[in-house]
Amino acid sequence: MSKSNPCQGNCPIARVTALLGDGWSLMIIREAFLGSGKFNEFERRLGIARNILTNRLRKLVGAGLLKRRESETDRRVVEYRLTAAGRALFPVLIALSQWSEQHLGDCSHSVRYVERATGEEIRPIRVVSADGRELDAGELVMLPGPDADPALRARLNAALDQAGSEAARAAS
Amino acid sequence: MSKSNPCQGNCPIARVTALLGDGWSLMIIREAFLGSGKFNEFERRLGIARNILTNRLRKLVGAGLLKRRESETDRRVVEYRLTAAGRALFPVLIALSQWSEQHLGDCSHSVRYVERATGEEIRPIRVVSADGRELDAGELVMLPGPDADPALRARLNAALDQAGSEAARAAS
DNA sequence: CGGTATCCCATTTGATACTG
DNA sequence: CAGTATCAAATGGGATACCG
Repeated sequence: MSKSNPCQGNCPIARVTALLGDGWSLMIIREAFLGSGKFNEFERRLGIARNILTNRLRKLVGAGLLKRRESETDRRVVEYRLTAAGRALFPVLIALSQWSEQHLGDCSHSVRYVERATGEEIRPIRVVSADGRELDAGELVMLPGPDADPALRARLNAALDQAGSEAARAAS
Repeated sequence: MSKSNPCQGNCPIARVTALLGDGWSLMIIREAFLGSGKFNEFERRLGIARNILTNRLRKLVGAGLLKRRESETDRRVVEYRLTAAGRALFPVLIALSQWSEQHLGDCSHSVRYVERATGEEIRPIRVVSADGRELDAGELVMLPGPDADPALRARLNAALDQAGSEAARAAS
């Protein structure tokens, strides 16, 4: 990745990309959700090289997404378990998964997402407005926040204008 | 990334990771949401090398997330715009962004996500059960689908048992 | 079992110069 | 402006051997 990325520091997408955007980290998180916990489980099921796995597990533990725990009885037995922060990635995984299934074509994933207590299937992830109404991605927009710097503010406004004129063109 | 990944083929997370998990693609999508459209805009604002940018733009256009359009008047002017599939990544970006802000620490992002029509701030992204109730990640679980292969089924059941016994331990 | 160390090759990346 | 071409450097990845 880039070193001198001007937006790297303060953009949350950039941050999470730096942490999880390496092609393996997200897969490891997903594996943890699917029940893996041991080094060899991750290795076998992902087909990842051992040195890379070591590296990624360390990174994820360091970032607080996994916790490493060795058994007291047998110190050779180690388990990597999702922390609360790691489990909080569930909506991200669902959003990615649903987008993937809709736009990357059918795939026989065979995993259902259900509520533990009731066993009911969960609905597609939603982005809701303040009044709870479901929103389409097309209705959503990024706006400059109160402390946005002028340059970002100008860009967002320009993007908004452009989208607006496009919508007008489409309507006419 | 790995070549012989056993779950690579049919896991939606693996697919989307293969497409967007390279550290730049998601940043480019985000830039497009922020209003960038020209090659040089992406280059300057992301600080990405030109050849890498060329490569990624091609990949994203090929995957149908961006569309490339050259102006009729001046063929040197090219614009990359999000397609419907690209815009459909908005929930993913929001989920990532919200997770990042909550778990990767404070950052002065200064971008608000609002509903275009009303200007209202959108609420945190939600995963809802069939009856519309909001769910916490801890309540969610992956279960084998009807066509899951036996191995995956066994893993998911094991993960479920383990989570169950953990919950019981935590409750006692 | 859960790593670490090492070697080696393939791919990716970044920088820069060049082109239509 | 929007790329291509080229090259050096870094990183990633596979295989294997070794260790507590």
